[in-house]
Amino acid sequence: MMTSTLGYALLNLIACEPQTGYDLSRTLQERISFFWQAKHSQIYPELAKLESAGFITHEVVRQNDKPDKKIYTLTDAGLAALRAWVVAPLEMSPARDELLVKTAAIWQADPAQAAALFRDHERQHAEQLALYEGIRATLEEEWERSGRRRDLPWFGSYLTLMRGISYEREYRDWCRWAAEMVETRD
Amino acid sequence: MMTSTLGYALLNLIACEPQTGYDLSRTLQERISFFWQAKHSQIYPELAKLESAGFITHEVVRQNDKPDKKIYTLTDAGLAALRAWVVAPLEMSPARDELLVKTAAIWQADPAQAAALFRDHERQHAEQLALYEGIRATLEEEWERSGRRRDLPWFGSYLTLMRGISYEREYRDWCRWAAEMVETRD
DNA sequence: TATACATACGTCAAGCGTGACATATAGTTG
DNA sequence: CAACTATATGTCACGCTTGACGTATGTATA
Repeated sequence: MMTSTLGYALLNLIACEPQTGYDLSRTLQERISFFWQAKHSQIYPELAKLESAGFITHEVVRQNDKPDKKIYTLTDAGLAALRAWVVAPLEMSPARDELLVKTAAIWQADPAQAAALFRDHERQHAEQLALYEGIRATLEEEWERSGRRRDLPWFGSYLTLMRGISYEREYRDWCRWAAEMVETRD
Repeated sequence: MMTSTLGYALLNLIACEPQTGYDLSRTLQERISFFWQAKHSQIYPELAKLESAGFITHEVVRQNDKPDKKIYTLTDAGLAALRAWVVAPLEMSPARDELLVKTAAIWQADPAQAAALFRDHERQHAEQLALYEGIRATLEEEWERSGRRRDLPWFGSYLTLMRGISYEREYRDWCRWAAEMVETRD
């Protein structure tokens, strides 16, 4: 009966636009999916749960050139559940990051190898940042066109994207600093 | 046979100082434990795994005023495993954060309630930041006293702490901005 | 004396998440 | 014709993580 975070993530995506499990799985596997990810093997069972909870319904659509598909839509109960969850108070979720576990143990490493590790992640986060910056222009255009309304899906996407940009920039800068720290000789 | 991230985190803590499962569980539950957490129910079995893999050994110490305890120490194999893992290349670990899932759905929320949510998290992250800033002074003193050496545990702690500070500052600022975005009327 | 707390160690069930496996349709490429 | 790719939906085993439960010692508090 209890709906998971993934469940609510799916409800929101379906609220944005009715779609199939396949569509959802592509969205939640792309690097564009900023702060939650899932494989199709988790999504299909979750959709079944949401449906049996009465939060979504589906309609089978036959296609000529491709296999049949199930398009899911929110029910009134699903929309109500989403709206209640979205503003419910929440504790800070503690961050988990393997690179930072390695960093804690970096005093055991050869300096050159340690620097290479941080440089590699500096590059990875710079690439992710560039990707996000690319989306930003498109999203801001759409924002203007929709009259800057805050009750449309783009608004949530925009706030989330800006956090992604801010997060990646901060991470990249720290990696650069960390690389310098291990490289520098006194 | 495969050692998990938690396993390596434990190896590093034991490399810093031989200690008991109870000690480790307190470290990994405190908010000071920046980027990985674990309960004792996960730590005790993991220590058993590490021991059967030959990475650690323990010595039972009897205490008069408290129950007996097992003090774990790294073996040569454990140290070698830790050193190999620490510099092994690693993919960016995708971030997971429930607040950002809510943010994606924030277009469904009442603006005042949404603002309260962001203000609340702005406060939570500001508090965490203040906590980290407090530790910073102590750690930097110890750094000076140890001659700024990069082959001692404090170095890993220092790099990790600085990332914690940077992360919390960035998060706090974004929360403030998000609150302003939902509060502002055009 | 009873209760609570800190220390210290452990197990177990249930949920979450990943990777592998499985099936089927239809188009593209060698 | 065979192999591969994209679409589309699902299951299953395994490992990670949490919360609850369980045991025991010794001290402090009511």
